Amino acid sequence: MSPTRTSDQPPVRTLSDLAKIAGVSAGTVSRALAGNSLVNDATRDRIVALARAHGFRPNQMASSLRRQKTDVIGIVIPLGHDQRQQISDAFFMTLLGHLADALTERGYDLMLRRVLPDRDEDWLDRFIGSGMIDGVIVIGQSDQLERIEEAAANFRPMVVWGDHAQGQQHCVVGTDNRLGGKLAAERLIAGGARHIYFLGDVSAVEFAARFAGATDAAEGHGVAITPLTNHLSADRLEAEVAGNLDRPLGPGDAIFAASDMLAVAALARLRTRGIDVPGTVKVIGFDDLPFAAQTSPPLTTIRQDIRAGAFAMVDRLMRRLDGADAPSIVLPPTLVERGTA
Amino acid sequence: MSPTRTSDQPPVRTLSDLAKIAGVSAGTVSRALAGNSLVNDATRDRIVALARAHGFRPNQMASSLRRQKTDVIGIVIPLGHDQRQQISDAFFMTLLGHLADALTERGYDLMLRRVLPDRDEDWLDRFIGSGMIDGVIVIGQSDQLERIEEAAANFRPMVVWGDHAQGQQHCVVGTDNRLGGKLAAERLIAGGARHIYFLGDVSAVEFAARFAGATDAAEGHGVAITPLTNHLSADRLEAEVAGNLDRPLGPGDAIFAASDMLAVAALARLRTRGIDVPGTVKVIGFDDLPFAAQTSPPLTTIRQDIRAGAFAMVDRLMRRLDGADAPSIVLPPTLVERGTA
DNA sequence: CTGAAAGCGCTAACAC
DNA sequence: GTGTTAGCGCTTTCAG
Repeated sequence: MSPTRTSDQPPVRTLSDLAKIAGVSAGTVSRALAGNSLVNDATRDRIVALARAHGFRPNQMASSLRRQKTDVIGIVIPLGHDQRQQISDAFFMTLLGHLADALTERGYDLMLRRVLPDRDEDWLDRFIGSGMIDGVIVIGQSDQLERIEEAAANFRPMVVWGDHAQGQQHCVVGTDNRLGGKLAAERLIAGGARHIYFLGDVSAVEFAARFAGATDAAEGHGVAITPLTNHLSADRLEAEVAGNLDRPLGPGDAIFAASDMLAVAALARLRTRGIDVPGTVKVIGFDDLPFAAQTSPPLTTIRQDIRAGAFAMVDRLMRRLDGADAPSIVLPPTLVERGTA
Repeated sequence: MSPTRTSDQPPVRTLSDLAKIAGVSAGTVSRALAGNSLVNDATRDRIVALARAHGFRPNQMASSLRRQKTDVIGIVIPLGHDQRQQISDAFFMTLLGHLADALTERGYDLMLRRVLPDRDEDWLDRFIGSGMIDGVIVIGQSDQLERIEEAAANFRPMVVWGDHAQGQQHCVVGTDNRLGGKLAAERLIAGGARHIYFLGDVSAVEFAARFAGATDAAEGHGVAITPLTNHLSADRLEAEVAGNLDRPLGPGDAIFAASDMLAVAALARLRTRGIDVPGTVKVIGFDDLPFAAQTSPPLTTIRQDIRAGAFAMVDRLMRRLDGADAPSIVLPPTLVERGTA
């Protein structure tokens, strides 16, 4: 009892094929299958049954073209500040998973596109103008703020995950990174830190904000802070962290990693070097990804509510698709106290 | 110098709008923009420049409809055997990331769809028949083998990640799970295990094969093996693992987790209970996800080469799109010896 | 080398 | 309630 074509009859590929078989017009079949307007119950049932029997499914491209609506949301991940960062970055992937959940719930499909803005400066407008998507979600601002602002000026149904800056026009959902950075530094300082090493790539706006927040706190307490550039590409991450932490480290030194991935790599490196965490050096991460609770010691970190963020993005996007105005939203980060700081 | 419309001239939305401005026909614009056939170099350059100046981009829906080709590959993740499993499952997400890399390289976009087969038995044919995609990649067979086989009979450009069984018709790329299970059990047995606890949901074919392989090895050595059902949904995982490991555990007992996620949760639970790993109880995982090297002790696990798998899937899909025949491929798992077994 | 014309498969007025 | 008609925006013969 398969829902597909039961035998090798003349294949039914179009609405009018079906219409012919059913002895009605294509318009009626269209209406019947849409369940939409006032079609005679009997004819509708007959048509629907026929469609099932022949495994017929209306062509979405034709439908989209005609309706000027695709029911697809584009998801784009610009890999600008770090070409080699994997799209498989754990944070983005987690966010994507929740976006998929939220959009599926609303009846939208997802069109995923990975772009290298350095090689294609038209990346965003090209996607928007393609006609393939009703709206777009940008995951991460990378170093593409200008281009995003420009696009937002001409295209409403766009929501961006990232940092909210003064005067920024595009609709952004994200964590208060500056506050998060402050919370992290304060936690380390309360634990006795006199020198904080910040692990992360400050050329990405979100990371820059985290560093700025940490700097605020450090300066307020007369604590030194040093940025150590670390990229996120899987292949270089470990070596870079090792290199950056290959310095005399003792009591009073602490590490603020801009992401949990980085923090975990730092933990591994410190263990290798025989430096006790949190006894000698304290470590704090950022994100609170699922594995953060499972490291040893379990990672103290700044939590971003990824699921709430994803749902907020979709909510705003839907409102913008309806022509309403949906403002940016900044989510509060929270300190998750575990075993490393 | 933005590539978008420079001012508020009458907007250029269609090929013929641009044709009018350029003083040529729509056909010529189409050819010029496609860079395709023999268009006068001068006219082509003029048209391309005009298109840039007006921020014109051809509508992909119309193009797809006309060409009967979308340049989009559908990626579908059936969540059958575990409704609450997140799409954010770390393994699937990693695979997805690599698929995105491979497909982008070939000029394809990805259409992502998450489905609950239990609620929609037509999930696969519906996607295939939608006309939105040129081919489809199914990530994970879940408990949907029959439906996948059925669909494969009528639709060539489909590749599935999963387990390869005798007589299976659809093109599948995956790891030799049975061998992987065997390797895992043998490693534990060589370490002195007399009783292996298998953590995982045997109703998914891939996990069942891992269990079968482990059982082969255990029986061959006169070692006991007990399956402990654990789902993969993020919310239940921890509690279930805790419950399942809440039994007397001592020397001679060992744990084979069907995924690294499960293994890490087991590690955390054993630590909580004060059971030394690998001193008292040995633990081995499956997958070798990026974080596996970073746990403490670092996780011994069975490695699946996810990147190679993703590229193999895309390779086979491309061949099938070209009408060629691309057979299934079974990738060899490898034991990664680290600190837990 | 370029223009004209015919659709791709569907939907939505507008008739009846 | 249902049929008819006119496109959605693009590509591609077929002429010239």
